[in-house]
Amino acid sequence: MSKKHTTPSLFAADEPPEPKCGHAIRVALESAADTEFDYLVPDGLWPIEVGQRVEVPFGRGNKPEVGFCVVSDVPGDAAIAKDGRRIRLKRVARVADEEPLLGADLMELARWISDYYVSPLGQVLAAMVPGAVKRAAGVQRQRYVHLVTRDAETLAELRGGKQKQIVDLLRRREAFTSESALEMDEVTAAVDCQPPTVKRLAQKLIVKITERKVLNALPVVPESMANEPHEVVLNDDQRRALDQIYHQIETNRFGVTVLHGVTDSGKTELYIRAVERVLQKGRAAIVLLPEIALTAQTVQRFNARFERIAVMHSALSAGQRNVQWQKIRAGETDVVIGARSAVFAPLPNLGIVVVDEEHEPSYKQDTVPRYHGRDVAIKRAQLAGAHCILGSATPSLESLRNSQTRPSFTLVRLPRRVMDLPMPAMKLVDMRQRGVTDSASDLLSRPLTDYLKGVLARQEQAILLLNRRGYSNFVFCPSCRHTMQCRNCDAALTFHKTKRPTAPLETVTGRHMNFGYAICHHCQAQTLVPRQCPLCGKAMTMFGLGSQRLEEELAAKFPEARVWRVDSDSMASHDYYRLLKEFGQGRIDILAGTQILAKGLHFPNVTLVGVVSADTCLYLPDFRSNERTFQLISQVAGRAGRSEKEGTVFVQTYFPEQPTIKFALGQDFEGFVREEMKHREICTLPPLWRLATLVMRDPTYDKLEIAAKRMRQRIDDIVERYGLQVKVRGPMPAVISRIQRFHRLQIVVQAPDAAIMGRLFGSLRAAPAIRPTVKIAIDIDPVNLL
DNA sequence: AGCACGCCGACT
DNA sequence: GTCGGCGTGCTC
Repeated sequence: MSKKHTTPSLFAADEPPEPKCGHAIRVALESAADTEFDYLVPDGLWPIEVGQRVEVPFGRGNKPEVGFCVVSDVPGDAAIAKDGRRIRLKRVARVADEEPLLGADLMELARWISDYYVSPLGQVLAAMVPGAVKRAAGVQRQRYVHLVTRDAETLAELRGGKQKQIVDLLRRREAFTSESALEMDEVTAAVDCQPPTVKRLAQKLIVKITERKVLNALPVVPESMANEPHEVVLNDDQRRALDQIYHQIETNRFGVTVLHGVTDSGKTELYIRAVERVLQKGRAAIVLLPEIALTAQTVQRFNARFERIAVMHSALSAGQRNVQWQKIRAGETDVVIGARSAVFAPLPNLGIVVVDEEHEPSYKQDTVPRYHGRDVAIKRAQLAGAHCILGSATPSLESLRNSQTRPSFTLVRLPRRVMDLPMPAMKLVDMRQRGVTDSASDLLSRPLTDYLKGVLARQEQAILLLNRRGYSNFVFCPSCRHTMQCRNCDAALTFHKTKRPTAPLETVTGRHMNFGYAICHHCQAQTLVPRQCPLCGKAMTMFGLGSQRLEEELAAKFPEARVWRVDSDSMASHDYYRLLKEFGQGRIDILAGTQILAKGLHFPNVTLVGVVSADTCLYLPDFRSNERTFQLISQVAGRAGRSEKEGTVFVQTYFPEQPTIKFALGQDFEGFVREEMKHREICTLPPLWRLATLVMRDPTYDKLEIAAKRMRQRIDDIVERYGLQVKVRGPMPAVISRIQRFHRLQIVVQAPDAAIMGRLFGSLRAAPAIRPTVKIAIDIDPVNLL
């Protein structure tokens, strides 16, 4: 393009005239290049504001790319290349949005995320706006018709046909301007004709057809749950906590309240009152929930209390999401409730951000930009001068530490349940004891089974939690201990009992099991399971069979009971919703499943919670495994005894001596934190130090190893040059050392604070690319080391 | 991140 | 000779 436009050509007359460009803008492209590019703006397109998207020609082929304007009106008409050459700027092809999608506040937040999480600005901006909004999902062109001539002579020529009827209709309905125009569909239906008939009238200049863009989607009306809004009287603890929060809100300045409230201590009511107070001051609120809690009761309660509310979660259709977002930006809502990405809701005048279940690892995004929703929430509140509430029954060690060391953080406790109900009784079952189960393959111990019998007899309900990872369904040979591995990934295959495969099968030889398939959870490859061990020829068995086996055991032991199984974290939310409703109405006796059941559900008739295997998290090679285990047991225990009926929790474990299990059984959060903090301090781990990982991957191991060693060398150089206080480990094989034929090596970096970590990665980012080129994923503040 | 360009080895 | 695989560097 550049040559063609600068050199006079014989065919110049055929080319469009060069538009005048009095201004230039800086653009961050959505497609990952970690550099911003400048473009000239044809005067006809000027002005272009920061936050608007544009389409620009990019690269040698001038491929059209979409990007955000990040600086409006940069001086000059050329960029300077690395070697000092002047590069003539290309022109913006088109403006993609009439209005900026992001305001100055969110642009500033995007810059912070891009720096802090070492992610290209364009990708950050792209992630801040829902795809549905960018695609204009649900936007339809609606045609409208109105009368433009009332000249009697022209109209008389029409006589009595359809055209006359249309004109009569428009006259009767006084559709004389584009504002009072009738919808095309309405006109054609009333007169029983087709749009071309109306078009003929338009050609005669009797009517005019106008187009308007309308956004159509089903309204987001959640099904009503059983609990009606009722007047809630606060107890003393709640009142004290609320006073503290009100006081913070009154300052109109940034501050964070870490709200540590045991399950059922009434945190949600405090969120609601804090939000009400903020609305009274004319400011707006964002409430973040972990995705899975969004379909449940908390959303209902907010819905019942607030009029101008928008809900953003994964179950919405694209059109619905667009509608919600447009409503937010137009200022038609002042409360947004949603999952992680709702932290980017374009609310003007934000006054509070609430993060419920603040400790949840699902707040961390696992694709670029790898941001933590809770931490971005804090940052957004800070930029907006807003208050932030981080609520949890088991606050993260990060938040506890912040509340001890940062002046802007305050810790507030709700130590008791709202109705002053007793905490459930915790019972430990040592699974190592002989005869603790009827047969060796049983998952349920005798004490748990016996108690469950009583629960069912009293027509109460039970929740059984199975930790998927531990009771995974490995296919293995009991004699030589060979487990079936994925041929593409370094991971054990798990067995799934289905008649038909859901993906193309990997080829196998020999006789195989005909009632299920082995599936790799990393690459989804499915394989037939051989009857005989390929190494020693003995019969293979399926270890565990997870929730399916639990279901079978329940069916055998309690044939009368109505059992429901929930075994996917990604269960379609309408199914999950229906399930909760059925359970709430008492049409299910036992709910059995994975972590999904540990989340904030409130069912008064649940008197038993069984943790089938408490310690399986502990085997995971992650420094947070203790914290996860404690959280899981506490959260699930909170599901029991939420009424005058007393609750009991059975925790089955093979490690009754393990400190975390003991603290969890004793419901001693402070004790657990004290012990765990000691360990974190000794190992210079979060929250005392900061952590970051670099995972490098490539199909060729040798190449990967060279690149990883060079990366390590470069990090060491930077550390030495700036005298940074940093610890570096690796390259070492990542916990999953091979995924989909990619070998993975990991470098772990520890630094005493975020500023030092920032300097290291800032320098790394500015340095030239590592050769040979391999894929590199940087994760700042990772939630796990897998 | 994607894509063109060019260097080098393996064939007709 | 030429085809094409992969490594390198550029994109305003």
